[in-house]
Order: sequence, then C-alpha cells, then structure tokens
Amino acid sequence: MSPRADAVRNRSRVLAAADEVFVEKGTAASTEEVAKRAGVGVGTVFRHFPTKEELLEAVYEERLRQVGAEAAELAERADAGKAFHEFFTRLVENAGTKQTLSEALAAAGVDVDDAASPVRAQVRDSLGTLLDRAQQAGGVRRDVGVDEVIALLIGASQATRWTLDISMRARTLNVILDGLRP
Amino acid sequence: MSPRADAVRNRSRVLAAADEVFVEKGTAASTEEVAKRAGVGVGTVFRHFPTKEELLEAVYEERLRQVGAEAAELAERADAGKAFHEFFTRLVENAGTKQTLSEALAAAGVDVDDAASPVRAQVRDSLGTLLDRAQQAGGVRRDVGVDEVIALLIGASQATRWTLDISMRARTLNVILDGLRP
Amino acid sequence: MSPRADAVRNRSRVLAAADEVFVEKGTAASTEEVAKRAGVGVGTVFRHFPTKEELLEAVYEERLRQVGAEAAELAERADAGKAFHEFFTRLVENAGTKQTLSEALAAAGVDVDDAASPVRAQVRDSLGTLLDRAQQAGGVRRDVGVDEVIALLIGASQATRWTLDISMRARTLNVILDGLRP
Amino acid sequence: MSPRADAVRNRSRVLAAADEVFVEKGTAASTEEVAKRAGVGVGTVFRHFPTKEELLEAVYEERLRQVGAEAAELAERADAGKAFHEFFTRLVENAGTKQTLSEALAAAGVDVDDAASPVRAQVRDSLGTLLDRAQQAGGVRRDVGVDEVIALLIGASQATRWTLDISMRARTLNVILDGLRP
DNA sequence: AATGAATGAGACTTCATTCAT
DNA sequence: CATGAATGAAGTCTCATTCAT
Repeated sequence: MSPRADAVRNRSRVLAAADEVFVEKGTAASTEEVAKRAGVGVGTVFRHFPTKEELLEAVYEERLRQVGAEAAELAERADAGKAFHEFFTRLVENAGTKQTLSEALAAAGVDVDDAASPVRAQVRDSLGTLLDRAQQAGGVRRDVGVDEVIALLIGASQATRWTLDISMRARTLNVILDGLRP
Repeated sequence: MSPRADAVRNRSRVLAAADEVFVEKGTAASTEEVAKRAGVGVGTVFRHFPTKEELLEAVYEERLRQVGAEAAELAERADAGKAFHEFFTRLVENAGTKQTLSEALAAAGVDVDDAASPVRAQVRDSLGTLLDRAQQAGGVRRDVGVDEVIALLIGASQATRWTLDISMRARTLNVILDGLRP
Repeated sequence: MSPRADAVRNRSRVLAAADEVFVEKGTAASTEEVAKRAGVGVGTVFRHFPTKEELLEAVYEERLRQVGAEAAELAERADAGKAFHEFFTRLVENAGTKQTLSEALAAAGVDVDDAASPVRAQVRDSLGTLLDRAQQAGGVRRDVGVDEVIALLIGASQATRWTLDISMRARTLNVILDGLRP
Repeated sequence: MSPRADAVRNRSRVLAAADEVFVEKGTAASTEEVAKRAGVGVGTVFRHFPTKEELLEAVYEERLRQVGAEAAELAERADAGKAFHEFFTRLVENAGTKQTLSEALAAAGVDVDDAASPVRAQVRDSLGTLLDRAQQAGGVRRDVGVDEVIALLIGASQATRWTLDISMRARTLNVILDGLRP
C-alpha cells in the first residue's frame, strides 16, 4: 500500500524477467527486452539496477539464494550422505534450464572483488554444513572442502549442460559422484 | 613464389590473435581488436573469416585440432591407463589459459548442426582409441563412452577454470579421475 | 501532456530531413547525414525507421501522400480537362526538386509486394477520379487508364528531370500532354 | 598476338561484364563482382578503368554507341517517319532489360562536365539526322529538337520500365508517339 | 517513481582502391 | 601486365545509459 510496495514488487518482477530472458537468449540480451518481459519501461530497470552488470549480479545472487536454501534444507535430513547426493543431482538438473547457474556458483566460489556478499557467505555456510555432515556420515571423502565441491558443481553443471540424452547425463554425473565417495 | 604464402601466414596470425584476444577478453571482444593484435587491418580479418561467428568457429576448430593431436599422441603410449590420466591433466591445465576450450569441446561433442566437420570426427576418433585402450588396460571403467568423457573434460575444465590455487585444482581433478576408475 | 508529442514532431523532422538529403545527394546518402540534418542522433532515426529501406519507403509514401492530396484537390475542379493538365504540370515541376518522385510513383503503380498500402490505394483512387472526370469532359483520350497515366507521370518527370531550360521542359511536357488528348 | 591484343580483349570483357552486372544488380554492385564475371582479377578492372565512376561512364558510352548505331542505321531508311517510330519502339523495348539506358541517354543529353565526348556527339548527330528526315517526311512535329527527343526517350524508357504488361506498355508508348505527330 | 524517447559510442561488415608478388 | 590479398574509411545498426515529461 505504501509507495515502497510497488517498487519492491517491480524489483522482483524485473529480476524474474531478467532471469528468464538471460536463460533464453544469453546474457547478451538487451535490457530493453528484460524491461518488456517485466512489463515495465527501461527506465525502471535502470532505476533498480543502475548498470547491466549489477542486474546480472543480482540475477546470480538470486539463483545463489535458491541454491543456499536447497543446501540448508537438505542439511537437515537425517541421511546426510544421500542428502548430499541429492543436492548434486537437483542442481545439475536445474542447470539444464538455468544455464548460467554455474556462473552464479563461480561468483560464489572464487571471485574476490566484492567478496563479502552475505548471500555468498550463506551459501558457503549451508553447503559447508551439508558437506560436513555427509563426510561424518561416511558418504563423502574427507580430502575435499567447500571450494572443491563448488568447483565440482560447476563442472558437473557444465558437463551435463550440453547433454540432451538423459541416461548419458546420469552416467556422467555418476562418475563425479563416485569420485566423491570415500 | 605463390602469392598464397603471405595469405596463409596472415590467416594463422589472425587465428592466433583471435585465440589470444578471446581468451583475454572473452568472445565478445571486438574484431577490430583481433585485427590490431594480429597487426593487420580489419578487412583482412573479414577476408579470411567473413563473419565473426566463422572466426570463432575457426578458433574452436584450431583448439580441437590440438586436442585431437594430443589424444592421438597419447594413444600411442604403452601404458594406456596413465596416458588417459595424463590427457585429462594436460587438458585441464590448458583450460586455465584457454578459457573457451570447453566451448570448443562442446562443439565436438554434441552439436549436430554441421556435424560432419572432419576435425571433430578426428578428435572423437583419437579420443575413442585412447579411451578404448585405457579401458582394456583396466585403467578406466567400462560404462563410459566418448561422449561421457568429452562431457567430463568440459566439466573438469570449467571446474578448475576459476581455481587459482594449484593444489585445490589437483584435488578437484582427482575426484573426477577417481570417479573414472573401474 | 503526452510524451508522444515530441516523438511525433521528431518523426516528421527526420522525414523532412531525409527527403531533403535524398533529393540533394541521392538515396545513397548516409543515415548519419539525415540525422545531422534533422538535428537528432542516429539512434533517433533508427528508432523511428528501423531500416534505411523503411526510411526510404516512408519518404516515398510521404511524397505520394502529397501527390494524392493534389489529385484529390484538382478532382474537385469544375473544368476537369484543365485540372488534369495542371496536375501533370505541377507534378513535373516538383520533379525538378523532388528527384525521386518518380520512384515514389513507381511504388504506387506497379509494386505488388506489400500492395495494400492505404496511401497507394488513396493515390490511385484520387487519380482515377481525376482521370475519369477529365475523360468525360472530353479532355483526355479514353484508351488510357490509371496505370498508363502513372507510367506517363513517371516518364514525364524523368524526361524533364535533367532539363534546366524551362522552355524546353515545356515543349517536352507538351508532347506528352498532346498525346493524351482524345 | 601482341601483348596489346590481350589487353584490348580484357577491356571489352570487363565492359561487357560490368554491363551485365550493373543491369542485374544495379550500379551499386561491387567491382569485385564485375571482375569475377569478367573472369579477371580486380586489379585488371582498375587498370583499365582507374575509378568505378569511369567504369560506369564507359558502360554508358558503350550503350550510347549502340544507340547511335541504331539511329544511324534507321536514318538510312526510305520511310523516315516509320523509321523514327521504330527507333523509339526498339529503345523502349531494350530499356526493359538495360535498365540504365536512360541514365546513359541522360548523360548524352544534358551533362556539361566533359561534354565533348565524341560518342555523345555522334549520337546527337545521328539522332539529329533521323529526326530531321522524319520531320521533313511529315512524320514528326516540327517544334521539337534533338534535346526534346532525348528527353522523351528517357521518359518513355522510364515510363515503361516498370510495366510488365506488354499491352499496357504499348498503350503508354503510343501516347508519346501520338504526341510527337505533327 | 515510472516511462520511453533520445543519445552516441561502438560493433559488424562492405567495398573502392593500392601494391607486393 | 595480371593477380588477388591487404587496407581502412564509411555505412548500417544495436544497445547501455540518460533525461524530459
């Protein structure tokens, strides 16, 4: 009801539209197209995200938020080993549609520029917990840390990204999952 | 004697320059910049590669050619299992500098558009031989084929692409190599 | 009140500038020059006319509109025969400055591609009426139709286009007008 | 057998190729294409015609030469009136294929820049004779001169250029021919 | 705050012309 | 003399960003 309400709603509409458009046409898609998809004017997009790069980063962060939520949820599971495997599987399946997930993950893993994003920290935390518990449950080898897991998630997403054949995708992912066993 | 000599040399200079530039600034780098790096005029670039896309494809093919050569060379080795591992390792190390190798590999693996590129066929062939021999030597599990290996190469390249820490890169790659064991 | 007001004004400024420039330097003149003449940026030209061809067509249509208006006006005249002659004369005089009028007319006459342009239909209508009335008044031979008249307008424009000498222009036009008599 | 012989032959091959290409694709066609059609390198084209404009002018002149020849031939005919009419008809029929004939004629008629081209003079001469004789034979009105006839030829060519329907073309031409009668 | 028209730098591409072979 | 590769100016068009309404 406050004028803020509309603004907030617009922000998420733009974000959702950007996600869709960037998935469909790649990140080279124009801001104009994002605006059209969101049903707003370009000006509105730039009001919320003063730069295309900031828009991209926001999209990535939004995806990370979802990854973090998934990790947090699965970290609660009793059977930590299975939970860890399911996490990998879900993510790789998403990667089919959300092509740039790996870029988002990459941003969480290594980028040092504005490292201190709380979202990134949260993802690393949840993922760390999930990994720890899986290792303690004997489901995952002990010589890998969060960074390696993130790298492997990126790798698995990319490896299966081009795969249309679903059984081949499974075989490929299995190699990585087997490699992660103790 | 042949006026072609210079043309051929220029073609490779452009190709090399394009490779460098695309590695450094991404494939969105301008053709003008490629020309500058090659020390030729833009017109020359477009004479050899009438479209930016054709230039990109040529760069990919060149990289594939190198990958194919490497696979062919290693397929000769007596110890097939070790050879296969070394192949993976070398490629992933290259991937650090040649960021788009995975895209080139992807083109070799799945794309169906102009499928019958001889270079792609050659890569698949050499890689197939290398894989076969490694499997017969008991160095690699038997439920993966060339396509899965290509996918994993792409994955491994991407997984380690963002890794500056060399020991972490080794740990990540090891997971995949372990996963490939019988 | 409407943000459109400026846009509309700009559209006509661009159109007018394009007309001028194309007359002065031919249709090969650059879009940049049109923009400069209109006092706007190139982007504005391309916003209104996404293609140079569309700009050209718009210029032609604008000229046709004027031709149609002239035909409609003269069709009202009591003395239909004289009106018809005056129509020819006026057009040919314009053709001196508006060199591409004949191309515009040609577009109205024969092109079948996007046939149903309302402007073209209107021109043919008005011209048809003017011709009919002139024929009934005994001022024009009966074995010519709108298409022939359009062709002759084009011909007359081109015939007199290169003529600097005004009396020679009159003599040339007279031949055609005489030929049109019953 | 002399080296000159080849050069001369090349010159006409280029000229013929240019004529064809310009007719088919318009005068904006590239010199490269002309060279390809002529079966020579671009360098050869530029050796014979140092500028594209000079090439164009040469093409025009060649066409004029043919027009002049036709006029000269028909000027010999006994029935001068009929001969004049046939001249018009032939030219207009050619104009269908040789679209730029009118431009060539225009160059002969009005251009003042390098007026003293012998070919142009010859055309005007032959045409003058043809016209004179037709006027004396009572086939053509006496208040038109060579310039008006050239203008009308241009006009007739353009008028019928867009006409696909052959009977309409005849009706249109007839108007002009009737207008030329005494 | 939102809108969308305007801007102009910059990308890709073409082509007349030059020049080494 | 012929060839065709190289050149680079110039043209068309796109798009991130700004700003008047």
